[in-house]
Amino acid sequence: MKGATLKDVAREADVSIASASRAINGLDNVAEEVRRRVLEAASKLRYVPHGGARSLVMARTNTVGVLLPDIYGEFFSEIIRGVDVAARARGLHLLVSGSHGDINEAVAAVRAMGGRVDGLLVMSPFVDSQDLAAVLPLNLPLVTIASRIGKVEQGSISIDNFGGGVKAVEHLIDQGCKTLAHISGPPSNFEAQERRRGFLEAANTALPGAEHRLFEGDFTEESGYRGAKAFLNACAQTGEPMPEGIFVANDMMAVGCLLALREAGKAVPDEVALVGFDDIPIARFASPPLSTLRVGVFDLGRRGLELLVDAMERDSLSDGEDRESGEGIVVSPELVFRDSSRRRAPPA
Amino acid sequence: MKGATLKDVAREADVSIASASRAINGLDNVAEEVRRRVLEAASKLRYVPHGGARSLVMARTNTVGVLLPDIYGEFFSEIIRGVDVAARARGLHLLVSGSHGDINEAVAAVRAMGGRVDGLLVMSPFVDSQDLAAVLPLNLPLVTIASRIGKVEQGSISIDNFGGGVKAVEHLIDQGCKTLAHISGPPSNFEAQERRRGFLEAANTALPGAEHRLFEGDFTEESGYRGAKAFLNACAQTGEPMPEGIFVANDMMAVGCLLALREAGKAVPDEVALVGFDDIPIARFASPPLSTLRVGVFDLGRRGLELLVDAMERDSLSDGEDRESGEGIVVSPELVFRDSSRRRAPPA
DNA sequence: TTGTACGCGTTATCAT
DNA sequence: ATGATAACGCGTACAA
Repeated sequence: MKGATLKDVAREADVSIASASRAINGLDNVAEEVRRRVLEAASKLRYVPHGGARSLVMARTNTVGVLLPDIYGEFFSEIIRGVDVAARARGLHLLVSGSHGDINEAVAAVRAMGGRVDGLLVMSPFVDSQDLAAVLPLNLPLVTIASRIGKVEQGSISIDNFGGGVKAVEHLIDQGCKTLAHISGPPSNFEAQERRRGFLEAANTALPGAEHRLFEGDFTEESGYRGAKAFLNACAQTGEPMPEGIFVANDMMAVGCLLALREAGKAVPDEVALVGFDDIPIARFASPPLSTLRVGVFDLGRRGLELLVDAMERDSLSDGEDRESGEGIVVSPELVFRDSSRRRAPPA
Repeated sequence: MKGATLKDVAREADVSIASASRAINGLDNVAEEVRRRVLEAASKLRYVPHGGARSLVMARTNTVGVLLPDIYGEFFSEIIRGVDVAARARGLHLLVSGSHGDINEAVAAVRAMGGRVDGLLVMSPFVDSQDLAAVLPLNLPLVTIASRIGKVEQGSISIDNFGGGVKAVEHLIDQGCKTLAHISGPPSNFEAQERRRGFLEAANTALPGAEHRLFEGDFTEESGYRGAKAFLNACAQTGEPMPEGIFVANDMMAVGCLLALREAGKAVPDEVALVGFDDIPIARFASPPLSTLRVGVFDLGRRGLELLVDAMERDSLSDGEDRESGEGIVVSPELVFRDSSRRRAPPA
């Protein structure tokens, strides 16, 4: 019932374990006749090498660990795709795990990966993820994606969230919006905080002295819906008009926002213009199609893995020396101009 | 530079390797003082146990391998979510890999998982995936999702694709469609073939003697777009009217179809009614929202993993006996009635 | 309670 | 070309 081992194969082929190993690994110092017998025995016994044992003696796993908040959904799925494509090109396998936003789970996942991976690709966009750094095995090459986990990483790739927030505001102003609002992500997420900071700075610059309504969401469609409702209700009570432009911190929330606005009979973009963030696939199918800040999520994953591979090679070369902490790439989101913010009467 | 080992920890704490091991694994036969020193040394050295070595001696990895055609996209992503949720509830980790529709890659992935996982969850929806069975290590518990890979599996969960095709047709007929067409998935995918078979049987039954137009797509949005174009062009040439109802073999293609129809100025659903398959998240955001056959993709993953866990427990209990091949669950798709097929004048 | 020693499956070194 | 044999890092029976 236990799997066949190399020893079983060797016995079946009537050779030594050493020869069996050589034959199976395709070394050239083995007689053709022996190789034939070994391969035959191996397939007869359905032999599959034990990866654990192999990586033990070779000190190499050909596997990289990927730790994300979640391993599904449009956003993370796209990151994984980027990582997958790049990993495949290099013959690397993937051990992915989700932390579900819980530091303890993240720690558990990292420990479970110990000895099973040659490098770690981590995304932990939480303000308090410094704690993660404390438990990370410092001997493993580590690259972070959109995270702040201290100075332990050998490379990082992150998003200019602040700049994205600024761009969103500038675009809404361009489209003639005179009043602005923002639906933000959770306070525990530092990416969300950066977008909010960008919004506030740009909004205060463009519209000095004005008040900007804020709503705190949590990146879910439902919270976007609630956010729009909140603005709607506030306006109904105070009699103030709706904000002409809303910057929503991610596309999922923007979709919820769209739903609430439609229910309330508000015209988008003419009464209220909307800009999201991320450019997930759903954005172009929304009605109206959603203007958003494209992050190039696929590239985030792809380049993250490439950075990691660099770090891994550096690591195996410079044996024992202090490693320099690698480069930190920052990608700027790019505005995708669709109908949700295309106003009829932009200023001359 | 190499990671700290248990030996290092033991030396640092000035105890034997055995005591260090016991302390770290939380056994009770260890003095408090010793435990304290060991734990301190471990965290000082950033010790992380070597998973490979551990699984070698314990003959257990607490990890299950998941092999999917791809590990991203709305459909597979949702399967992974189901698997992830169920695995987490049982303290299992996931080693996921994508075969990219290539048998050789699937084989490579399975071999790479050898000795690293306690069980295998495989989805290989290709007509020729019997070949996969030949290389699968027969000692590992194996559960298949929507696959036909022979009789090696200890359990399987699959979709009643034929029945789904029938339901789609019946629904379109219900809505008063007098002519039908089908955009199918790739011929190499047996799920696609089953849906096509269901379509043909039901269509021939409901509309005896009628011709049904067919287009062969490949499950991508783009091929759905091409399919609609093909029907449009054919009608323009022959002067025949468009089919009143189209059953599209998956939602991604249906979305492409919708795009082409809109470009051509065809009204959906009144001129052409559409039914998709899968109910991916995007379906409800399409305009008009897409009628589709919901498969419960999340449950596919969740129940798949539960089946696998059962097989694994069975496996570790009945040591050496011939295992009975486990149950095969078949789930029936359920019609989700949205606007893309809601016609104004259904028959009395 | 603690330490010694063996074995897990594999590769690599060294004789032969 | 081939075969013993020593690692690799860890858990655990056994002895103390």
